[in-house]
Amino acid sequence: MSRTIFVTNALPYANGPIHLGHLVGYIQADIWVRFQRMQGHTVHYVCADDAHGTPIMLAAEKVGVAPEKFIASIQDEHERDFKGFFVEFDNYHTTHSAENKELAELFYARLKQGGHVATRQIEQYYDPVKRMFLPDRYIKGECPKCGAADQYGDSCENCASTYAPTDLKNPRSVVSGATPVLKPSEHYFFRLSNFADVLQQWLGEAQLHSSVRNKLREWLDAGLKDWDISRDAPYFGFEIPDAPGKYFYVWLDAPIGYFASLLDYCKSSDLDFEAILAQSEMWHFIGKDIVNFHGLFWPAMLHGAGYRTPAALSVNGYLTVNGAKMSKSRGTFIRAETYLKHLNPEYLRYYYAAKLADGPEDLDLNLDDFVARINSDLVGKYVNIASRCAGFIEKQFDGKLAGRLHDEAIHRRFVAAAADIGASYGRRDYAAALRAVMALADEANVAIQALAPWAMAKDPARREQLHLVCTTFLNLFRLLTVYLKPVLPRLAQQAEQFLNLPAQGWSSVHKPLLDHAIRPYQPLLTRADPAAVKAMVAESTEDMKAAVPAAIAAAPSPHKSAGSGFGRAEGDPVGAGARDGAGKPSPTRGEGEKAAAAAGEIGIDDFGKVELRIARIENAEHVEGADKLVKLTLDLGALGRRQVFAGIKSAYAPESLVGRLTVVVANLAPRKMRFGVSEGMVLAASHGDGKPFLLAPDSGAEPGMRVK
RNA sequence: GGUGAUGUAGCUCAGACGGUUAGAGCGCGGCACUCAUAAUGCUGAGGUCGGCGGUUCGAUUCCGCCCAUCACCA
Repeated sequence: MSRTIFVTNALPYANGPIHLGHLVGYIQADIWVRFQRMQGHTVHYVCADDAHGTPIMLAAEKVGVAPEKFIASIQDEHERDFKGFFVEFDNYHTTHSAENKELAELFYARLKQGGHVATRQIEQYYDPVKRMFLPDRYIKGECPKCGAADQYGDSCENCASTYAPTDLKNPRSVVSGATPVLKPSEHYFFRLSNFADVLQQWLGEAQLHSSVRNKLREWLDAGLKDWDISRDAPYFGFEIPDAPGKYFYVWLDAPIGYFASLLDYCKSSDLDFEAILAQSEMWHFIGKDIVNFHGLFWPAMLHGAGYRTPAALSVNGYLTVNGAKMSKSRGTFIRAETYLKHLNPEYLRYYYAAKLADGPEDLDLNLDDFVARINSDLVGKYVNIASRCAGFIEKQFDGKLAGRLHDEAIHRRFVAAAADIGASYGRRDYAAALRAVMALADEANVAIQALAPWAMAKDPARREQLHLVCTTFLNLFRLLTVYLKPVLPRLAQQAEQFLNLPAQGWSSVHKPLLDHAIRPYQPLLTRADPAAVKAMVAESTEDMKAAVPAAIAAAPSPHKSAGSGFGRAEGDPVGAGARDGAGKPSPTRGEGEKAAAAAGEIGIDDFGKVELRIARIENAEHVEGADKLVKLTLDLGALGRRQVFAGIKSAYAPESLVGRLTVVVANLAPRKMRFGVSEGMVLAASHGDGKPFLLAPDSGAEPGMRVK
């Protein structure tokens, strides 16, 4: 039975660039959408920028542009980045749109009419200088429990206690530095408790991971409080009808943005908006940080406004890189844009998919494992099957497949696997799906090995058999291509081209390709290069350095870096600062430094950019064909091993170098040389044209130590 | 602080409703092969299943406590 599914991804907050953490959820949803379409289902897949709220208002102001202009440029970047990773929405919109305004007002009107909106006077901190009310995280002070300085208004990073901003000692405004004063204001509240029964029922019906359901139930059982949905001017958002100076809180109109994007899409595609909402299953792909909004507020709002509630929430965890939170100083806070400069987007899609199951667990991007996995699974196993057989078909059989298979049973088994693999994709257990696909790829390679087509090729009597065997394995390759297609859309398309096939669907697999002309084989995928990964990390690290001055100026630093989708609303004023520095030329330097630069001197900061480390020469060998070079394998302690080419052959025999300590420039960009990649530079003294003298530290120094 | 999740070979992960020798891929050692983008195959080594207690004939699997990591507390 054909389904109609309305799929959304969490809306990225329009105050900063897309990074690899965001991409977990987008790639996850995109794979699911592609899979469902391959099954013949109808999917409407939309997203939008989340463009409202205090952080955006202030960020735009800081850059000196109107917020409308600010969010437009960010949206362009977001759309570009998603396309770069083949995340293909049917529509990408913004919450700051006519459609969203119309829908937000409609929701509000219906909720109000239903008696679900209340007003109440509350007292809040107000910045008397900036003349605005302050969200919790724009107030800092000393923690009321442990006394730690410089803590946000909602919780303490030192003792992890939570409190109200009014509990802070010596509070000050992050915006102006002024001491905030308490000021009353009338706020609008959504009476969430009216929906306790609705939510209980929804919890029982919706498709949710058990841990998500438990969490929601826990919140529900604890009792529902009214939700504050208004903010006072100045605020970048939609003004509440008949309430001058009052605006919808960003989190009210953000999920409505799903509808707005769909509406915008329907207008341009001649689709019936209300019909889709009434008939389709609604699936939200979100990060685990926003479960509360999608599992409590949003279903209640939907019900109160007369719409169907979501059929499912698919919740993903955070991304860690090399086992730790993404870190700018370690170069693991990697933007989508930076990644794309160095690596193939399908590598990342595959790696994420290989580690994604349906639960909200964190996913670790281990960069060494990443390279190994891609090269082994995709290049060594999958693509290799085509590569091993294509040459024979092309050269000996004029590019035409045989009229039958040498072994129909193996083909049947590969076809039969479609059911299980499909079921795994369907329940978003991509890790299981890809394990199954790779087990088949292994099986194919074993079978090729056993049959040894290269031996057949040498025996004219076995020519016919060679033809059948290669035909069989190219058919198996084609099946695997279909199974990998949701994850690797471009690679699959290239494989379809090679096999001379139209776009394959899930049901394409049943009939084998026989008496079929294929095209000449061209390498479908190249190996992931560890040097490219290093270069990407290096560039991400540099980004951070450039960003530091602006980030400091912008006050609060990122608190949650690896979340996916939606901003922290009133949360971190993140992004703005980092973005300024990273995306644009470095700020002008101080006068003193300029003068020094003119005299050929450098400041301590400039010297600090050079990362000198102690290295132990583990191995040294002659380089075939090089006059001056010696190839060194260096041990940098905790920093691992490096391969470095050093021009010291004239003074040192390789074997005399093994075991000694020296000094290496550890953060020199990797450089490709004729003989391989050099990942650093060892230091030596010389008169330019004379023999070099390698530097050595005093005894006691250990590999990895910083030199400064 | 409370709650929850996670912790299985060097790495990334499966799995076990408690029960014979705990699995895979990668990495590493050996061997084979040479069709393939040095890609493949066979084989070997490698784990007291985070720690301590308890229940049980028997626990890595259940219970309690502890440790570590991560998250949530709207």
